[in-house]
Amino acid sequence: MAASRRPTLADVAREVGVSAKTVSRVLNADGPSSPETRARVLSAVARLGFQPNPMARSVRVGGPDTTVGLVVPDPGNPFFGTVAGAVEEAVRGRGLTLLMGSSADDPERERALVGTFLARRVSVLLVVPSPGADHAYLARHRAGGLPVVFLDRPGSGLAADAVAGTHRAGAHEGVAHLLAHGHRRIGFLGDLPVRLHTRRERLAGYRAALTEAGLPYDRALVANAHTAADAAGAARALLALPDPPTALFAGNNVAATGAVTELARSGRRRDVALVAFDDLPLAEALDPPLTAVAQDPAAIGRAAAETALARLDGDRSRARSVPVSTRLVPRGSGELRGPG
Amino acid sequence: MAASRRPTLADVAREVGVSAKTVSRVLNADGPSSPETRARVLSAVARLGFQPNPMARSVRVGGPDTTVGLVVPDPGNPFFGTVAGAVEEAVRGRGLTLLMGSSADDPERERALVGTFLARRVSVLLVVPSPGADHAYLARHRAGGLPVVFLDRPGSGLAADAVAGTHRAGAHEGVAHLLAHGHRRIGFLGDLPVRLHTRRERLAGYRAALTEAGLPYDRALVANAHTAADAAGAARALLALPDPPTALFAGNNVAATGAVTELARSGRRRDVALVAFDDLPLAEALDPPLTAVAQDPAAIGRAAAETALARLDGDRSRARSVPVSTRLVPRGSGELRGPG
DNA sequence: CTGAAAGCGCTAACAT
DNA sequence: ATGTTAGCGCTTTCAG
Repeated sequence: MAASRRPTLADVAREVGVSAKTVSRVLNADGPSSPETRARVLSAVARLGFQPNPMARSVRVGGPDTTVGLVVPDPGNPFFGTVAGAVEEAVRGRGLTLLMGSSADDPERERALVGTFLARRVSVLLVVPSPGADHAYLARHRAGGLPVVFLDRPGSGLAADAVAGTHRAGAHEGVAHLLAHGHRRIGFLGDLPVRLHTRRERLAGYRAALTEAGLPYDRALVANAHTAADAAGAARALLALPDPPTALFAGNNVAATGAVTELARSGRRRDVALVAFDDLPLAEALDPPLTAVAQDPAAIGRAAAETALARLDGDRSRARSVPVSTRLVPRGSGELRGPG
Repeated sequence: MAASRRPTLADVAREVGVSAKTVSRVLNADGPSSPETRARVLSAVARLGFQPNPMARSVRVGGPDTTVGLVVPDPGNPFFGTVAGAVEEAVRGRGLTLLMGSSADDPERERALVGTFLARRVSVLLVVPSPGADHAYLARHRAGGLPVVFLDRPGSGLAADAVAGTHRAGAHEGVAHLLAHGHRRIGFLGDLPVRLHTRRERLAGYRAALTEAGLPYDRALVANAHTAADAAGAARALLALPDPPTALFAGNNVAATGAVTELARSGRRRDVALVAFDDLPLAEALDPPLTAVAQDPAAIGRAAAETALARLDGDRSRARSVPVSTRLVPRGSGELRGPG
């Protein structure tokens, strides 16, 4: 049985005995059509199982395709996976399909993905910018009407909308929580590479909190890692310092996982306080329960999609930055005090 | 500044002073071309930043587009997020772009997404089947050469490739672990809806292990939930039974999160053993460390992509089922014994 | 080795 | 209210 060709507009037209254009008109509610032809067309469409080919349409119209391009560093990270899910959820109602690529935080991979998305004439482009990536090349596309929204981090070299968590304020609040509980030496466990925007901002929040408390910034208390295993090692190194920190601030969910694991491994020590940026599903179940500065990745994805769709609908206002608040969730791990 | 139109084949041709077809030939290594024209074309392509429009190509060729359709229940679940990342990683080398949609385990949403993907003429279709979905309608597409691969669960009504973890064997091994440590009343915490294939298979593994140990199957020991919060409640209910279980088997990462949370809440009781299907990043950091039947979502995504690509390359062998082994990771929580 | 013409499925522009 | 023609960007087909 040869697989019969997918029906086309012409097939439907032939079936009904009208022109292709008439079918097109009915399907796109473009121009008038008599109720009767309308009904016959729709019935034929249903009968044949006709589905318009969106790519042929896109080629002809010249306008954007019904797709949304999204670049994230790693879909396996629940933060970005949730962002992606929320974006898809938010655009599906508009009949848009999600194109997703992962950059692994590599600017060249990001660039290649964006290039692919542009070639595909995506309706909107959502990008979690890789460290070091320059986005000036997107200016013409943006000027040409392509909504570009940066997620989680601002883009570089391009005035475009950006939706991101309040990294600095959140870190500040988390570290202030530790300070309020008497800690004076607080380690910072950041992501890598060090120039990663989220790391820098969260580190800045950390430093600001220290400064406000009249404490010096000690570089020795800052360590970085990109995997949970490495973060555990980094936490271990910090705690092995001659004058070790009495508390740790983990700069993201991966660092938090590493830190929690390291503390658990070292005899489940409870003499080191911990606050994490990003909440973890098991935060409450940990011992001690993990205090976290929770982001809202679904809200970030939604806001980014909505911002982009508003642009698509003609919003020509200035590029804006949409902050998505964090929320400190005190559970105990931030209130520990060592014997010091 | 009006955004200049994206260059087309014709633009490149004009620039070089050859025909569009010649440019096409060079770019697709189709037919011969003199080294000289070749060089001039490539230089013009680079100069103009020409990128072929894959949709125009797809329309003309009639064949599949350079996209891969993937339907998952929830990209925010790290299991599926990791699967998606691995799929994208595996197909990017072939110049394929990932289209991803989330079904929320709703067969109608799944169907709509697949319909969209088919209309877009994806090169391959990867689907995590929703409970209750029927896939017979895909037969013609598969017969027409579209590789269809089911992920995590088998499809229904269609003989297609399937790549999935060894749910039954894994659950069997996990429950056997509990039995080996003397447990005779083991609760099962499953996903919802109850007809969910993964739940059924894992429950079957649980039952088989009980049977082998000469133990009866007690329905009262089975509870189900689809969110961590509900799973915590379900665990609570099981442990509140008149003759409560001394151990729990959590049927997936969400149930595991709920179970762990509930045990932590109940005074961090250590008298209930726990084994989880699916590993958790914090498993080692929990107290007690969580024993898990680890799946390998990245391997599942890779294998699915590779199977599909092999089909695309002409593999016409029978539909096969590719099992991806689980691995029991004993960490302690499965070896606990209560006072009983 | 290269080009001209036709056509993929669809719709804009102009008929009627 | 409907049909015709032309053409989107690309590739197939057939000539050179």
